[in-house]
Amino acid sequence: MLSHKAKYALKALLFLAQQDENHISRTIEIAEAANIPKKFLEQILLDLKRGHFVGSKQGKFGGYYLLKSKNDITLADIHRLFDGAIALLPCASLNFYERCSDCTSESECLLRQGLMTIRDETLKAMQGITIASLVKK
Amino acid sequence: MLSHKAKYALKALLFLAQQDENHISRTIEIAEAANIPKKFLEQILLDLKRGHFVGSKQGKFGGYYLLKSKNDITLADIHRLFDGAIALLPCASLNFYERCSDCTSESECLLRQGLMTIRDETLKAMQGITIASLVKK
DNA sequence: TTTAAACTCTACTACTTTTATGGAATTAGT
DNA sequence: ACTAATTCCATAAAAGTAGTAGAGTTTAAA
Repeated sequence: MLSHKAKYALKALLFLAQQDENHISRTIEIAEAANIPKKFLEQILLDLKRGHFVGSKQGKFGGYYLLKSKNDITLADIHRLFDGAIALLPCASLNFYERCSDCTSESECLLRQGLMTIRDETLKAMQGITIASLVKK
Repeated sequence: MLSHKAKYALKALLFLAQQDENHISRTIEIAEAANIPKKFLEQILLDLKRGHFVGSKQGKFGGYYLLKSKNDITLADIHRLFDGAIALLPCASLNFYERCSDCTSESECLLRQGLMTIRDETLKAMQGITIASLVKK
């Protein structure tokens, strides 16, 4: 399941993607339109900024705007930024690989191989869903 | 990501699946073989019992055994039992449907449709992985 | 240079989930 | 009946998540 942060991030990105080119949206606008607690959204937008998905303009008349193209932001990206690994266990993850502490022999693990298969399929599906593809509907 | 409970449950089921027919395994045996904290495993086995995946015999010389066939226990089943919905949001879930509290109109939600696609693909992949298929490797 | 409007950062609280523990109930054998 | 071995159950401790609060920084305009 997605965390609230990831869900809110997606909703915020969808909102930004629907604005005119070069338009800057204030946090409060996004929060109200997408029904997200404003102070919580502030943190999320900062995370998105640090992830280089959105840009910001500070000060009066400041706000946020999409930095990457709608087509280049995928569900997989947002999942990784807020919820981490897409694989079901860290030992089966590409970007967040970590050895299981309870694992005695990774090569003999009966689980790992199956979970890598799942990861590949899930990842492919998630990379197919972009902000642009979601807006189009 | 899977919770530790789900991971341990899978490891315990794999252990049970590798025992002789009619063999009863004590918690401590499973815990040591699969490197799982024993007291934690007790809870997990109870959950598996309540889910009718394993059966138990109480008292001295008691223990656990597989109740369902190896072929009828899928990754999807275990995920649902311990970690709940397979969908990324409750509003896109088949078995754990719940309306998002921040949702103003589910039918107009741009996210939901995409997440249902992901759910279908993930579910299909997870249902293809059974305890039997994992043991075979 | 002052003010207002906005983003940025840090810390805190409440809540939920995860993990761990202690003890009660059950069973088999003597 | 007693004892030892084992499952079963309720609750406590720890960790993570969701959301809040407030002060600090930046910018534009008057």
